[in-house]
Amino acid sequence: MKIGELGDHCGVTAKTIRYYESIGLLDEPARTASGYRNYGDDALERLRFIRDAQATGLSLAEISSVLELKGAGERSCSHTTALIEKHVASIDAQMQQLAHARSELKLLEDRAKGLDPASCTDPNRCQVIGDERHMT
Amino acid sequence: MKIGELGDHCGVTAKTIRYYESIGLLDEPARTASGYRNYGDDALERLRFIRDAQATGLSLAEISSVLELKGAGERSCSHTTALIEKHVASIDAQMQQLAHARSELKLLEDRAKGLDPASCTDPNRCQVIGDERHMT
DNA sequence: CTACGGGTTCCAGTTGAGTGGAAGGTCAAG
DNA sequence: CTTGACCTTCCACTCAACTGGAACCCGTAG
Repeated sequence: MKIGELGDHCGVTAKTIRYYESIGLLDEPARTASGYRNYGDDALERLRFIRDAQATGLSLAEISSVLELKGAGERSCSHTTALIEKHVASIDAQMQQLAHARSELKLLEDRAKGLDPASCTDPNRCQVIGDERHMT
Repeated sequence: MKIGELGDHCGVTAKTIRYYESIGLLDEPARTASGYRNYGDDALERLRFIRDAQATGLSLAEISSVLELKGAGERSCSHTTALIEKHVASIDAQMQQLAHARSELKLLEDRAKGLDPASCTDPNRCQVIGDERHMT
């Protein structure tokens, strides 16, 4: 399988595959006589795994660490589950942050409706945002 | 007020203030005879505004556009409210994505508990992640 | 033969919001 | 007088995950 073909099967570009190889996420494949990368089905599976893991929000560095441990014969899955737990926790933290920001913004939005634009005169500040008499 | 002082009041470093100036977010301040930046209270207020707006998740570019319009005499607040609405929508989208990723991860976590590590033999893949018989 | 749609390498740039560090000037205290 | 904390400029670098482009090679269809 050539690089573009592999990319098509997994929904990534050839550039991306070369990039993954450059950071050690994919092994260097065999080459044809003319120097083309020649992939087997294991590469297909590995690349699909990378995309699946990425879709759950794992970084390439995290995916790399899972695959390295697998390669080293780690069988317990404990690394993966620890990673997942950590990631769920970080997602929860992010969602909390977003929820907080959202409620702040909704407050501002409501407030903006009741304001008189004519009273908005300070050039360094918009009265909608940041007046501490109304902020949390 | 010198740059470090201003920074202390607003919780940013002098470096950051110079950076804001470099991207046009803060005006060039007056200088002392020896070349030190010399800020007045308007800078303090503007910088605090920037931090407030940033805390709600607005990018520096967005903040910049709000302040520029204010500087140009825009009084309607409509730009700001439009920005806020757009931003709330993007937060909602982000939260949906995170919620989706989270449920995927929880699925994986549950599944991992029921797996036999001994059956985890493929070096290119971790059985916890990406087996399409279990994935969405 | 020529075109064209692959492939190859390597180098540089993107985005956003800064941070690090060198080389030097300034100011107040001891 | 010297030390140390602060200030100045400027350039380069960080992080993540690519992407763009130049210059060149390969294979096949017409």
